[in-house]
Formats: sequence, C-alpha cells, structure tokens
Amino acid sequence: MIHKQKVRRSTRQRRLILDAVKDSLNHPSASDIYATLADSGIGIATIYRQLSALVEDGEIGSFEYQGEVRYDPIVQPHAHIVCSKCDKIWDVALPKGINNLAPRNDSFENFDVDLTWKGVCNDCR
Amino acid sequence: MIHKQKVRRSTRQRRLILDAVKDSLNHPSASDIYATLADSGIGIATIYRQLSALVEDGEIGSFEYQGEVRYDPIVQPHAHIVCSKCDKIWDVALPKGINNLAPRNDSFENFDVDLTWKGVCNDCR
DNA sequence: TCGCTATTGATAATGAATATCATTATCTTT
DNA sequence: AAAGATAATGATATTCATTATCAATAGCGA
Repeated sequence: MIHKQKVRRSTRQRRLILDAVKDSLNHPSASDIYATLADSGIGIATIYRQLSALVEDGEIGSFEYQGEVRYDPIVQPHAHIVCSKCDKIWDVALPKGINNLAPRNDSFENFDVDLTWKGVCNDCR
Repeated sequence: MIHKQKVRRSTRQRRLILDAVKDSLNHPSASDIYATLADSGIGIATIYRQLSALVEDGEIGSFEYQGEVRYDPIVQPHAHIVCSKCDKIWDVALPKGINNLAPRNDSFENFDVDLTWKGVCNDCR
C-alpha cells in the first residue's frame, strides 16, 4: 500500500519563495531568502518548510556548503566551483562522461552525483 | 612578514583523538569521537578543537555530510558513496583522470575536489 | 458557501560548533 | 631539574542553522 500523496497547495508564500530562488544568482541560503523576502511578512519557519518542500518536489536544487544548505534555481545536474577565500560559488557543467565513472556494481545503485572543486578565484589572488 | 607559526604541542588528548580517528571505520563525527573517548575525560570543546587542528595539520581528512562534519583517517584524495536510506558512507577511489576534468582556466586555480555519489545500497534494497 | 486539512507564523527547542576564561600542562631555556 | 612563556584544556555560555509545536488561517474540492 503506497502512501496517499499529500496534496500540495499553492500559497502566496510558496510562490514568492520559488520565485526568489529562481531569480537568485548567488546560491542563497534559507536566511538569504528570508532577507530577500523581508517585506513580505513570511515567517522564517515557512521559509525553511517551503524550501525543503520545493527541493522535495524537484522545483529547485540544493546542496550543503560551509555548514548550511544552499538553494539553486538550476535543477539539472551540475558541478560547483567554490573559492575557499571568499566563499563565492560558481556553476559549472559536469564533466562529460562523469556518470560512466560512477562506481556502479551489484551492491550499489547510483543515481546522483555531488561534485565540487575548491580553489582560489582570480579576485582573491 | 609571515605570521610566526604557532607551535603545536603534543598532548594526551591530541594523541587519543588522532588515534580514535585513525582507528575509525565509519567516518565519525565529532560527537562520535567524543562518545568513543567517553572514559578519557576529554571535554567536548577539546574534541572539536583538536579535530579542526588535525585537519589543518593534514593528519586527517574531513568532509561534511548531513549537516555535520565527518572525519576520515584517509588523507589521500578519494571519493565517497553514501546511501540515502541508511546514511552509511563508503570510500571509493577517485575516477582516474578526474583532475584533468577540472574546469581549469585563467581565473581559477583548482587544488581540491569533493566528489560524492548518492544512491541506495544493497542492504536497503 | 461549507468543511476538511494543508499551511502559516510565532516561538520554543534541538543540535552542531565556537567563544570565553581561569587553570593546567608542555616545551624551551637556564 | 627549576623557571618562564604560552599553548592547550575543561566547563560552560553563546551562537547559529534548523526543526518541532500548536493555535489560527486559508486553499480547494464538494
């Protein structure tokens, strides 16, 4: 017996949060989104709840960096480059053929890859 | 003028913490190490401080997973596979030639790669 | 419009990690 | 071996991200 899918309602808060992530350029954290939507009156708990829900629904992407979850308007698999000095994050395409390099075998089924290069960006050198 | 290197002292606590990580098999968190060394009387603050210091000194490795820092007896670069069901973590060799796939260019100098595959392990299927 | 219930907002609670500070222990120099 | 300088420790307060609680509100199907 499969769980009955809980119906997801369209609320003002959800729409605003989704738009904020989709319009973002800097891989915002939950508190970044909260700040962006400061004058909307949306509570911090709703920010966290909807961000999680949007990720679960495949509307946005997420990854963790520096002890906090970052959100991503791009849902297609891709890699990141981060600067260890200024903590800026760039998007970059996954290396072609990376999926063929996955350690596939009988005992494990891979379906997702998280790839981040860390270095020092031009501005910080 | 370069900062004078702070001399690192060899203490009972540092030795015990290093040994605990070196002997570990499960990519322990700080609180895992604290539990392992429970009867040593080492305070939790020292656990955190020394784990950070050991990483800084290149004695152990670290990466973050599920909102906490995990420590690794292996310092050589390598990838991980994690099971999204049971959260177990396995070590796996970096794909040969991964460094040649790094997005090297004029504006960025890469020196580290963090690669994790996520899937469902055999036990959880 | 009614009724069900998913969602919200305020806030308390949790958990990981860091800061503070008086005390202790290590290491270098006599 | 003793002294002096200071790194390290342990207890604990604090910070910060995130989750839990719960009464009130608001989508959405009937």
